[in-house]
Amino acid sequence: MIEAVPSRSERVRQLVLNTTAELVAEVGVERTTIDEIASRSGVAKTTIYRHFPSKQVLVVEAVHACTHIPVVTDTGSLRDDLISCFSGMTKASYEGRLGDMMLSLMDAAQRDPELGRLVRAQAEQRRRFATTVIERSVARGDLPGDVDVDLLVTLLSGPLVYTKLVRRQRVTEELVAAVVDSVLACYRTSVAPESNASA
Amino acid sequence: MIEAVPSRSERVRQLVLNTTAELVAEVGVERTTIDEIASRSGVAKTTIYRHFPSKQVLVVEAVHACTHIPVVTDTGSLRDDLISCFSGMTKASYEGRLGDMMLSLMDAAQRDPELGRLVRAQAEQRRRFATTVIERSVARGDLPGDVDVDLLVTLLSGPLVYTKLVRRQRVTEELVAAVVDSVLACYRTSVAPESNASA
DNA sequence: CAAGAACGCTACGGTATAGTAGCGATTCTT
DNA sequence: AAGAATCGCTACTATACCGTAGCGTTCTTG
Repeated sequence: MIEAVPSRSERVRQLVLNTTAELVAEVGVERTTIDEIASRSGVAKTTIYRHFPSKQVLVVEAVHACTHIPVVTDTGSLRDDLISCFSGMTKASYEGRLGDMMLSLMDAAQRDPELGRLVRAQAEQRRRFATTVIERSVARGDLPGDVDVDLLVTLLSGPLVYTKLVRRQRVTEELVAAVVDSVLACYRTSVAPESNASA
Repeated sequence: MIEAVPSRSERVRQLVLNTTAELVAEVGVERTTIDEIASRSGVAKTTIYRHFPSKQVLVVEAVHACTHIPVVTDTGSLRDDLISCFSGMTKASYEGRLGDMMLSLMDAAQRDPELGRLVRAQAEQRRRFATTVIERSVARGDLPGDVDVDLLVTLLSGPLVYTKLVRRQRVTEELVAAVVDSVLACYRTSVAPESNASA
């Protein structure tokens, strides 16, 4: 990091990307206009087009810049790792701008191939974090080897995404814990009902 | 049903509503235009405006016309009733046009109060069906009285909605059964691990 | 078959948006 | 400080869409 001070061009570029993300979060992809980005950011419309060839590219890059990569913990406890994993996702994905973008983004992704790739990649990436935690647990023997990992991830992710996107309620730490505990309950009892871990 | 033959006016009206729903399912609410509805349905744009005062009203009525009310069975088995309930919802809501509309609809509902009311009402209605089935089961004593019905409905609905909307995969009968069985497993064992019902 | 209702068509007005051209002003680099 | 890159501004083209007006045509109904 020798260059701590970004160039003017870079500052303008980031300002445009940030304003675009802000607008997409507020009014959605379709209703976001270059003119509004220009007037809100203070960057002239012509300058915006000097940085980005089209609105589509701009939106894709702005969304891409919003992506945060959560950290996968390894505490040795499946429950704690899952809660940590999904809480991290919640904070990163559902409480920031990305959460407000989600619906509009997934909708637009149906028609825009580039956005489609981006959204699918992010969704699969999120699944992979949970998958990693679960498979590690299987390797440790905390879960049976024949467990349907894909179904398990769906059982965990589904209620949280549903709460956020469909019910439009906050995904609290309590909800994450409740979902993880509920889902794990049935798998735990099916393999080791007597080893009730901690608590 | 004395009047089996609808009037010309009614035929045109239904044709317009149907074409509108078709278009909304294909390209979303925002990209659906009156001109396209006109050219695709063969109904003149001016005639469309003779039936509906604005695009907004037209879309709301078209979506409303797509709503189907599933039947709530009462077989005495919580598992079977839940599977029947969610399979019915799946067929009605997620396989027809409504499924393709959902994302765009929920997105548009954030900005359109009328659509917002409609979407929220439908979502809550769907939850109520599952709630009814579960509360009946609680009354029978198949589930503990202190069960968190709201959480339970979320645990059941979430994975199905998530599979459809986010993963964009078909919600099969097998998935519905797997989700119901998985979720019920933990609640069953927490109250009566020895009474493994049928099967 | 006549009268009225409903429809189709063409042509608008008004607005919003994507994207571009040209030029002067500003800022960075050397 | 001079040159070069970048930016802001105004103006513009082209398109797409909502919603309406007017008029001739078709369908329904008595």
